[in-house]
Amino acid sequence: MGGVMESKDKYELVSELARRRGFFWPALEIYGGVSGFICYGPLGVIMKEKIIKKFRDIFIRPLRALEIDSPVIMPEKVFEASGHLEHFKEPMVECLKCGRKFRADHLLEEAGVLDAEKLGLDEIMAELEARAIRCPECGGEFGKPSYFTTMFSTTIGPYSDAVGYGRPEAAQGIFVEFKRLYEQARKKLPFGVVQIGRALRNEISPRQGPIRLREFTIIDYEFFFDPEDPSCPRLPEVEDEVLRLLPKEVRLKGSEEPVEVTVREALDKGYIMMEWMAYFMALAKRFLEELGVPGDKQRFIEKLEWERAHYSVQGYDQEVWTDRWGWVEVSGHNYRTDYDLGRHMKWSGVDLTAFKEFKEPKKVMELVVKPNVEAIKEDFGEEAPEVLKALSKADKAELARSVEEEGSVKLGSYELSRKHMIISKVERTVKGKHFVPHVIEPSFGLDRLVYITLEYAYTVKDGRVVLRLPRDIAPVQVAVLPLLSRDGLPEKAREVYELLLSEGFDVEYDESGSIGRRYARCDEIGIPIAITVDHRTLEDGTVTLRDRDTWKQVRTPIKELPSLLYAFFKKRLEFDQLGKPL
RNA sequence: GCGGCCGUGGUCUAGCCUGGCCUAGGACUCGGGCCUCCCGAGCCCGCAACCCGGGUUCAAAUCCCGGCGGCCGCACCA
Repeated sequence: MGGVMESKDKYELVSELARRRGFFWPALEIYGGVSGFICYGPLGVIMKEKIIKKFRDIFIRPLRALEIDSPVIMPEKVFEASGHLEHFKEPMVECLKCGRKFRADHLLEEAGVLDAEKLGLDEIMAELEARAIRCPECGGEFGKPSYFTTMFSTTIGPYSDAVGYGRPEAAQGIFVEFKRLYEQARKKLPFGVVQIGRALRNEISPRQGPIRLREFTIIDYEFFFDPEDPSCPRLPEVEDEVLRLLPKEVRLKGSEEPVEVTVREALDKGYIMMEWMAYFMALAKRFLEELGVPGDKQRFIEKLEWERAHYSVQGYDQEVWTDRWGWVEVSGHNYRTDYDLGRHMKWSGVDLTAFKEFKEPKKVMELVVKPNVEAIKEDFGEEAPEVLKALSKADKAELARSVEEEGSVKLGSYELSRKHMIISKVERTVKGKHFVPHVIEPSFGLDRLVYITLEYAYTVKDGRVVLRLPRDIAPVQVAVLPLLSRDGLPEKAREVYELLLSEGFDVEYDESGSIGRRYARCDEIGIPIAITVDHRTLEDGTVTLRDRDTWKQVRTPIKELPSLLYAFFKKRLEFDQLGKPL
């Protein structure tokens, strides 16, 4: 983009339409608005629901994944464990003279400090002083550096000082509730858990309308599997799907040219580490196609080491081409390993492992060390209980080795010899083992999906806007229009309207203005089918159906509408099959 | 957060430079009515705006300052 803006870009056209027709608009306009917050209107809400339904159809139901809805606010400890507190912050310094704020690590890096990101506040302070760094704007001195956390913080309870944060992703809710979810999955791996809900990020400077929000809806999908059995049995469903990948090997060569490979090839060539990740990426591609984004307007770009989130060992972003911003991320696919469960286990002290039975119970030889209480009492007298305690805590293998090789062992200040214990080897059968499941996470930004669906649906035909939303995403499915507002046509049209309503369709009735104007309005909000009631309807009970995209019409008996329309919206029938052409 | 540009009904805009003639004009949309019509037709009526706050002035949409918001660039986007 350069020079003068010659005309409105699609973002402008789409947001204007969205505002005017009630898909979404900037929130809080009467108070001047606050950037990073939007309000969904009547059409937007329904569209969002339909996108979620589609997500469920593709990602959740076939895999029998579990869906939950957990709190948005969680206590500080959760985010200590998750690593967000540590990583979701930036060191800032404020100029004492002019009050401007700067990223402290960036100032240091400009001054030649390597890895300034890793420094603590004291070290940053020291470096700033050592290098006599002054305000780049006014030359003033800096105050003490402090952290700016990009999580929203609050206190839990009115007089409490218990710090809580708004979750920056819905994923943590899933990890935190893992124990029960594992129970509900009947302790069988692999299984997926999904959470669709609001997340909060206090972005420094959000712009780009629904693309970057401070409060947004995220779809987090945590798929748990056994790292020793990472194969995806559903892979055959997608292995021939072609993905446009920009793996790190290619990126590091400085290329922006994606390689086109099938899912199978991507795995064989090592572009994608895990089968489940490849599987979800393929579903993600199909999902976006269903929302109207052709495959060649999508790509997957691998995040480089330093671009990845702290919990990720491999990550691909699914990007979609937008008119205004070029490639925009719509989903992230990360291999989170056992990072989250492992950390929550450590911080909470609760066992979050899964258990698997071996095919054959294994026989293992186990060392058993029994104290010889008599001998210990005899030699240590009053201190015997302490000795027993130390003995029970000691590492058995080390104990046995020491006694075996040196004849004695030191436990703290006590020296014990062979006679103080009875060491034996016992054969035990072990049925299985505990392990921390690994996680593949596909994660979608729902607001971006809504926007992108609208952008790809936006077309102009004969100077009129036609919103070609996929028929199962369109918020209004059918419009019922009397040709004239007299001669009993409105009454008949209302009957048709009520019929379709009772059959569960999203219907709208409109008798205002000329028929052409009404068709145009329907096109603009993407209603796939407009039904017109005319004089002939009164004679033979037939109506005309008008196709949004071609403006072609067919005539059909009212009686058959419910079943025909049902099939049409299920994509089992095409428009031409809905009646006789006019 | 920084810099540049900008902020008039639901939308697009006239007016701002050069303060008063602004009771803020138009078009579209929207609501009501007429017309009765298969692709934004026509006619009548109506709803509806100077981003917020302060200042200058006899007088501010117009000039000045601050805030908020938008766009673009920088930074940020874990």
